[in-house]
Amino acid sequence: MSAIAAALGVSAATVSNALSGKGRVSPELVEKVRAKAAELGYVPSLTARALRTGRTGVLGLVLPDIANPLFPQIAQAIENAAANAGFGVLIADSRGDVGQQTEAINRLLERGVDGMVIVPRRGTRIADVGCPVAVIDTPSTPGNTVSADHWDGGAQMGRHLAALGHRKVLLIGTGSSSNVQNDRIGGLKAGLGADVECETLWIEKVEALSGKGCPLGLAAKAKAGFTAFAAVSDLSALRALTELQRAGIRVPEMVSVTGFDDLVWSPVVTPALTTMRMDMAKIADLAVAALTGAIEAAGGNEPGMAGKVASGRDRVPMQLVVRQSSGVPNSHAQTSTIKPTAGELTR
Amino acid sequence: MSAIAAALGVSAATVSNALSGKGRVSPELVEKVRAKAAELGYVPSLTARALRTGRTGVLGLVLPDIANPLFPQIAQAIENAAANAGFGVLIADSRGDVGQQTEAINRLLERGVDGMVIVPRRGTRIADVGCPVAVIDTPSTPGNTVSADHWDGGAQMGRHLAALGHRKVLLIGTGSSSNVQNDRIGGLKAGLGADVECETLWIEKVEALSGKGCPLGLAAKAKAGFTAFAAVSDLSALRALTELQRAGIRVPEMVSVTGFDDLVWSPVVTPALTTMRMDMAKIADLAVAALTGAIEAAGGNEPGMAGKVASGRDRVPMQLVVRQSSGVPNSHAQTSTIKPTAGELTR
DNA sequence: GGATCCTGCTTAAACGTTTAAGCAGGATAG
DNA sequence: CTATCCTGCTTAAACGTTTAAGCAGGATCC
Repeated sequence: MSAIAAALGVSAATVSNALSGKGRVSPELVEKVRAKAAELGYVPSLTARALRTGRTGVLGLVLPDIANPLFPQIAQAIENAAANAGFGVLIADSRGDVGQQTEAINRLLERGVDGMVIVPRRGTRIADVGCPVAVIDTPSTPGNTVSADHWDGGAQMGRHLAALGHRKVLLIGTGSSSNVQNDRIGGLKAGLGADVECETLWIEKVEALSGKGCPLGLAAKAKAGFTAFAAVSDLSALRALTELQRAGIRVPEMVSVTGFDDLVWSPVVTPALTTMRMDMAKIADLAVAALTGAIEAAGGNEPGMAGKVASGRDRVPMQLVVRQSSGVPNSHAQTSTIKPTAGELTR
Repeated sequence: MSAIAAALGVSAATVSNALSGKGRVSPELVEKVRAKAAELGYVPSLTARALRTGRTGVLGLVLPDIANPLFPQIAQAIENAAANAGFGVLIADSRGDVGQQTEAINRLLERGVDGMVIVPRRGTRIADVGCPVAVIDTPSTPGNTVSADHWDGGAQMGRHLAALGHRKVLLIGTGSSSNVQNDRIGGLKAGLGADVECETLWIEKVEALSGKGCPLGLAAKAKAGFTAFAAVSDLSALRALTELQRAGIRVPEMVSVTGFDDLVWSPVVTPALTTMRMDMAKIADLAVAALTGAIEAAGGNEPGMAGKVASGRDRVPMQLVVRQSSGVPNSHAQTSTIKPTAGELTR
């Protein structure tokens, strides 16, 4: 910057003002400064700026478990939203316990992030950290800032299955400690309505008995009259699908299988998975917008007024993606080939 | 920091020296400074330090496509390795074309990262950027710094299938432009040996004809005598597995299906997928070690000697994970239930 | 025609570290 | 007893910005 100033015979402060458009600088000089800056390939030092202003222009992203298959979607959406808002994204993995989570948060704090978006570990609550925080969990969680409307997503899926004629459906979740999963299950039950018989299977419970990756006994459930298996995540849905297929039960002719999240492989398995998609881009935009708002309001260095972030619209609707794995129950007569998808039916 | 200095009646410089152990400070004073620092809850400003030293303590992570299901493993491993080395990790998604990739790199550069690890887009080469770079691709790629030994992984898998008695195997890849996939395929062919008949199926090619997510015609292949389907990624393997199962072909009794990468869901599908695992932790450690080495050597601000990083051990072995989806071909007689995994056979 | 205001710039301080250079006093050496 | 060295500290500058305050000169006003 001083090089530009010297080359133009003005002071560094003027260059700064010219580039930022803040002080009083004549239009012609602004133009000259711009030109010189471009000519010299000037790149402002964000470090110096951060030191002076107390803002690093970096957002932290805290994830419960980076290995989570949903993570790519989240990270991508947040990174994109942050980049658009002029922020960088520092990641922190709170793999393991809650202690790791607070430690990860502290690491980010030391690095001077301006704010952070946190996807909390199942069932944990975020204490008041020293900077603006956006929490992505589920609307029913107290500290939540923004998230998909998991309950309504469940309800949509429930209505879809009920409309197809299912009257006995098995709800499949990983563990009952997750707010997100509980909301989805609640929504499913509501959407299915009172006429439909429901049972919930928690994978963690059966694995506690029979070991990790054990069969879930779904074939027996199908024999017992269940015609739909509504998993609360695509991962579980995939598990159910392959287990059923393996047992010779045809999907969707005999039973339906549905998931949640629309993970990468969901469209390419056979039959392609009917699932519920979150609008991650919108969620990320809202989260980042809430953060930038709070950062703006908080002003530079003041450690006061740091708390959580409130947001108007905290729930964004989920979208039902109907593919091949859901259909009318016990339509045995069908040909053995599945109708081609003909694009994707989405509604 | 000046608060500590004032409280102890010494100068700020001395405090700095005491804490960093650099200058000449009496042991007792060091102790007192430490105590006071802890008492006051002193947290050094990494920003100021960065400004002074020219080192931000941040590494950039550039990924070809964050939505890639392998990404979580990579990100987690790098984040962990970086955290251990005292670095933060700034992510950048080079979603889309090569232009986005260089743009992402530039964003990181502006933020002053000390170095970056790049997982390049398929078939792109990384130009000389202005900081140390570690490239994770495949050993056969020129600029590669460290990566899994994909070729040898393929060879191991090939030997596994050959040993089981397969004599006609279909190799399944996504597209031929990926160095990684080509290496894996090459290794597979070598491992299978000259006695085994091979054919390679590129998914992108058949999708170009029949549309995204179309069936791959694997049942026909099975009829034609192929007894093993060796996919070059778990995603493709899953696609093959479900397509075959759907067509009533039993895995592994009739045909075997194998994958690569050991993605999260690979152990929980039925039958659990035999696959090839990378030692991401080690790869990340080596990559980060190479970077820190280069950063060390480059010294603070000098923009000279910035180029790529060389590493001694640039290939880390892959590990065969034998699960249920591979077996002796055409063992029709079997009971219809699969033997339980009995832990995981790994070798 | 003098007081006042506006314009366009400059000066200088500040952000929180690191680090080279300096300096006083005591120990050591010749 | 003087010259030299070592020890333990201090002083001061520097990193590259931002921004409050100041200041000269011209325009505006009454």
